[in-house]
Amino acid sequence: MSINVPRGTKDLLPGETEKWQAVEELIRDTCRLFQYKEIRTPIFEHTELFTRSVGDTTDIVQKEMYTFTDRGDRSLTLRPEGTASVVRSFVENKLFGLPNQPVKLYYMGPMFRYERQQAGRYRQFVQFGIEAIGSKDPAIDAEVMALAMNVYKKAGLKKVKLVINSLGDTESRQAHRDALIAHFAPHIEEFCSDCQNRLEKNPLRILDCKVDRENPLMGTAPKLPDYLNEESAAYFEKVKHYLEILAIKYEVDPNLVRGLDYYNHTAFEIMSEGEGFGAITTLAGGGRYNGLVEDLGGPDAPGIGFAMSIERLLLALEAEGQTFTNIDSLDVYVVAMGEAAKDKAVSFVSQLRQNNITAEMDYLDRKVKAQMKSADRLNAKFSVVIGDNELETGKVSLKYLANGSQQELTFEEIVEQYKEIATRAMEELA
RNA sequence: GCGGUUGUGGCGAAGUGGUUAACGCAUCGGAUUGUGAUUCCGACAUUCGAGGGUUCAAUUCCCUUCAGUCGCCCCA
Repeated sequence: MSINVPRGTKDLLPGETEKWQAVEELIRDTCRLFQYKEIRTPIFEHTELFTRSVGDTTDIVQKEMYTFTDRGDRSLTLRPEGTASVVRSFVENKLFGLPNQPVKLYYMGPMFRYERQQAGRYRQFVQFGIEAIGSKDPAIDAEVMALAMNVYKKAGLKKVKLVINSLGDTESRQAHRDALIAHFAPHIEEFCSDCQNRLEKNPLRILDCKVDRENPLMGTAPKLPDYLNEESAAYFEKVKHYLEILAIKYEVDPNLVRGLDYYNHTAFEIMSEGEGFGAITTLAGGGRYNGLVEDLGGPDAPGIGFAMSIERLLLALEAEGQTFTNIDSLDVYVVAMGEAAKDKAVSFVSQLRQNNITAEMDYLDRKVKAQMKSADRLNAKFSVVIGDNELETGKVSLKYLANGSQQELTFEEIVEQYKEIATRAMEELA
């Protein structure tokens, strides 16, 4: 019996990891441009952190957390998302005291949720996210969205759209919530069981239901925008204003609701419109969370952020037919014949590498023919065959595999002149 | 938690109630001995996810189970 990866997890193998590295590099570059600094927090936290911040009525907390008790009887949880940890760290390390405010942070790493796997959803997945804490300037809301859109654009994604909404402040949300309950309660029997459960817990979610989409009460339901108080409405207008200045296209969806309790005011999602992408289209989600820092024991620092899934970014790229082309190239493959030649090959390969020339050799004692085949398969630019003759004369023929041309050189000449030789060979081919 | 679908060698994939389970790729060996991508020849699954049942006989039929995959819910 062999052991497999746990459900919902996967190995990333060579061929795939190159893509990840390319995306990660692109993300770090973008964060540098926007002046967000990396923060690394633990993979697990006290369970209470998530129940308090994400909200204990949310699906994440109710049925998706990897929670365990450690040997010291502490309840710990593998992080299901990144914001809670960042805010915890912000408070614990008193980052609100830093001279530069707001504090702009980014993170990238695995998150864990116990869910059934499907396309674009895993139990361990990697999120990149940013948090800007310490400002309630609507311009920074726009900046946060701009950064996300920038990443997708640089990655080469064309079919993405930004959808925004305002959830309003606490007062607005409460007013809307009360109105929703009053609206649905008299006829709640007509709705699906999920919606019936949602009525008291989170009536906002009823609007998102796919089963009861056709129910006439949906169309006449109280709209969140109508319940925004003056201040919230003005804030939302400002956010849209700055998005326009940044020339970022967006759609307003008054039914957009996010699944975490800590959001207020700005909420947004970025979705893929690519064909054949599967059922899940959300690439990233985020929003404002004024009050969360305070809830976790810090000062009244407003914050906004988003998280995006690297897996989904890669999936979306694939759906759009975008590919990363960074083939690992091999400069020289060293073929050895016999024991003495092998000694030389080992040292020559090492010498090449020390001079920044990628080199490889055979470790299976294969015949010359098979070694040459390896060289070809590894996409080597050159091959070199070392045998008794070469050891005697100190000269080897360096073969350019693209056209088979060879030239006699000493080992030292190859190391010293490699760059020139390679460029000349390429020019001759062209 | 619920539902659809799939499970044959390293990978992809055909197939049938009954003597040796196609084929393609990859791998290995050979085609005058020290030079690759082509071509030719040869090798490569006591075995068809696992367990049980029906049958004279099962990889093919039935049951259970496990796993992958997709969808619902929800989300990244």
